[in-house]
Amino acid sequence: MRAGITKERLARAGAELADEVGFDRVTITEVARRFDVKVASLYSHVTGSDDLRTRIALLALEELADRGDSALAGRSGKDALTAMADVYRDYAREHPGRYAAAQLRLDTETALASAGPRHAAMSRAVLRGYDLTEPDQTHAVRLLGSVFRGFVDLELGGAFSHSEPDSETSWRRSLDALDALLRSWPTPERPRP
Amino acid sequence: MRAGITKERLARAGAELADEVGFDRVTITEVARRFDVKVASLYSHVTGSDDLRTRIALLALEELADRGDSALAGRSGKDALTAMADVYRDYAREHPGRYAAAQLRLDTETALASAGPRHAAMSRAVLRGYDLTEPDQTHAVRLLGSVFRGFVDLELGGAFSHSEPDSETSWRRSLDALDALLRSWPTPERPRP
DNA sequence: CCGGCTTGCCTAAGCACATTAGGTAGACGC
DNA sequence: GCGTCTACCTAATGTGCTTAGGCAAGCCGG
Repeated sequence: MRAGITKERLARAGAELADEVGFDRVTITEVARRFDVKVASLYSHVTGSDDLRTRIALLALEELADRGDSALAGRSGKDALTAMADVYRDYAREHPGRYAAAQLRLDTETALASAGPRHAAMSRAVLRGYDLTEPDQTHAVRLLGSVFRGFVDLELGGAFSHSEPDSETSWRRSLDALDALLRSWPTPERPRP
Repeated sequence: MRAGITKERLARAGAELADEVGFDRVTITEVARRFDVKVASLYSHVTGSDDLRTRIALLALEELADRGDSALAGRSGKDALTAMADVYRDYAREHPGRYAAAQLRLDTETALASAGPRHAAMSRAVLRGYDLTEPDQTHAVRLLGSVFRGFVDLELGGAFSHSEPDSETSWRRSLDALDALLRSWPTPERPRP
């Protein structure tokens, strides 16, 4: 009676566990328990707990990129901006463990083979709705990424939950502000009128 | 021959360890080794490894707030904005482990007794140089915090290190952009001309 | 249908860290 | 100098990670 374990099923189970108890508390032992299998058996499928965590991260990055692709389809400008922003925020709220996993630091090779580059491409797609050329586009990609990442982290960490106004409003207003900023992106030498 | 251990010395040693090996690899066992003391002995000073991690986080939050206070003294407007932003970024680069510790999720009571509120006050001090009233000021505080936090995390995570232009330039340009944004903060109903 | 081979899952064992219970001796108050 | 407190100890337990080596389930060729 073999359990039919695969790397993919391990990653999925790990992702579910992460959402339940937090990514940093994902243990290979608990995953084994959920498959009703001894811990050592998992070592035929993953090389160790680092490998498992990496696979969860890759899974999360893919899921996020897939959601992003759907959300961006047929949208542009501010519509696209908020759609992509909400993809990250909603995913983090639905799947905090996977979202945390998506932030795992990957080595260069793994990162390049991951869905990471798809995320960068998504940002650039959003920015096509604005009038930016290189290198400003890259700066804007990074700023956008920073806001999304930072806001979601802080909100999830409860940083905004102990004071008015509610974080939902701050999120909408921040996106308004970003949209305005991108429409009149300042150049250092000759600021726009 | 007593080692003269105190909670404060433990937190400092833990912080140094965090900077060397990463906050998530801080172990109470290694701290004990560094004091040349048995692990169990530390339990007279901290209640457990969670307690130790929390104390490291509190230490980092204080150090950051202290740096912020100095940096902000006598500055206003964009000068204050960049000074505060650089405090976070420089601290994270000098002390990655402590910076990671500063992001540890604290329970409400601990958070309120920490230097956390000083950070919020610092943001508001920076914003005094701009023409914002509540609730926009709070939205701006959150947006600023999101950018700082997000950019620093991404940069430290290597997200910007595999492509041109260098992240230093993006940082400066992002601060320029934030400054411009704060000077003409958009209101949702009646956007400024 | 059966013997062999692959391999998925097993037992066993070793190591690191966290934590608790209970002992001993150093430092300080009197 | 005597007693007390407490800083530090030894011992033991539990959890998780990892490797080495065994067994048998299930596919494959005959």
